[in-house]
Amino acid sequence: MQPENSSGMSEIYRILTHTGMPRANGPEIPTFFPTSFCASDMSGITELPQARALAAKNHKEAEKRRRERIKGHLDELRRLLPCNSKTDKASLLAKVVQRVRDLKQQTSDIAGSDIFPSETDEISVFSDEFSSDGRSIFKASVCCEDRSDLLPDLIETLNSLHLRTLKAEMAMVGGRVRNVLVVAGDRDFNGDDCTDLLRDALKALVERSDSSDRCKRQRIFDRRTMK
Amino acid sequence: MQPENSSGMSEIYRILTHTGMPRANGPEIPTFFPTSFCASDMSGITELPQARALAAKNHKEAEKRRRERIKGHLDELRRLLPCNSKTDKASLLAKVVQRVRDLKQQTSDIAGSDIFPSETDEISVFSDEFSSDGRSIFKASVCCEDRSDLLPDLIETLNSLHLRTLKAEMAMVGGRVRNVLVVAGDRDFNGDDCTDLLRDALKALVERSDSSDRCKRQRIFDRRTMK
DNA sequence: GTCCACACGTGACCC
DNA sequence: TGGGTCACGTGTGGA
Repeated sequence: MQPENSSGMSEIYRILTHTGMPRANGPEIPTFFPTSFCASDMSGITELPQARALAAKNHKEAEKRRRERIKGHLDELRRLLPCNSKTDKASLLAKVVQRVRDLKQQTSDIAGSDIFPSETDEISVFSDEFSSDGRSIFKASVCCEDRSDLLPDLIETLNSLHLRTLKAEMAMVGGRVRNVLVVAGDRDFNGDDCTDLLRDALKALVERSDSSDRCKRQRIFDRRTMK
Repeated sequence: MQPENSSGMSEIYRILTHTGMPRANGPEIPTFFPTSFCASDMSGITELPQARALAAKNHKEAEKRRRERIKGHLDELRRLLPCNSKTDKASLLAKVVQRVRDLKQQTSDIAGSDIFPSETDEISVFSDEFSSDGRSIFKASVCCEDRSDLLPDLIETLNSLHLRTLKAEMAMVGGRVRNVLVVAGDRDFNGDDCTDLLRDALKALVERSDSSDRCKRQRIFDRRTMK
């Protein structure tokens, strides 16, 4: 059976070992090709054609199978992640690393089920990218002091980024609030870019939580309303 | 700078192109090495040593960098997943595939939880009564058509019953909304009575979802605000 | 025509 | 040993 391949420097090796004739367009051979090379000792290698060639053949085929196994997994990852078939191997693996990181973070978030606000301000955004219809899905968590116009501000922020809210979860404790959002971006969004945009917007939102609202917060949240 | 490598069939190429001497333990050369090869036409390749060798050098180094990039990501994955450093590349990638699959399933489970609104209106209220400080805790779920003043109405309803919101979860899909609330009543509340009160109040709230708001809903929820 | 990414065959090394 | 993985340098084809 003729192997499909004919690439690589191995070609010259095939020529040297199997054929008596160099290729028409064979690899370039320098003019200072050493005569000592041609004349060098060849003893002990004359028996190679049989066993040695068979071993090489097995080796070659095993290596090919190995490559195919690896490639199969990579293709599967390519299919699992939202990326076209033309992303190169390194970038694909980078995405995979990021994805595993995100999901690891996500599960630990869920395990801690820390919907309830922490003492410190926190913002986290990551993309799920697992929407069945190709839209980008993001999960965002914002924890900060509460204030009367936080929710309207948040809504406006999402609107300005053309993000639709699929799910919102919020918890208030002692004047602090945590919002956990699941939002969907446009079909053609770049997930990574949008993640950064959203993170920055939310950061700005939290930093806007200023003086003017302090006194109202107590009244509003400890007694009557969460508006 | 001396490249660290000396493996591969390329070695023979380096010998042929750069040195006048074959390696001591060079690759085996068959005794039937064709004389026609040594004597074959070398014209047109005598100019290779300069430019060609440089190109080959660049190529070699670029390829090395590429390999290192890929290897870096793989090492990172090896660190991220629970597996020792000695698992082979293919197995590692298999683990990664499985991991991503699992986490994907997990997230879709979460997304598929019944927080999302159903087609029919639903109200359910029950008391948890498990508060550590003796307060009554209620869990309430309201599913109905969305409208612009649903949330303010809901807040007012809770206030009128002297209920504090501890946690609120909401999801919107196609003009319908589900709110899941965890609320705390006063210390001396009768849990059962309050459950009924709350249920009735929420029922009234949903039934108030009337004509006057139909057109606004689309505008409000698909675009601007959920207030 | 230079860069980039890939598949290939091979030597080294490990059970 | 024989079967396995790995890193290497190279040919090749696409931007």
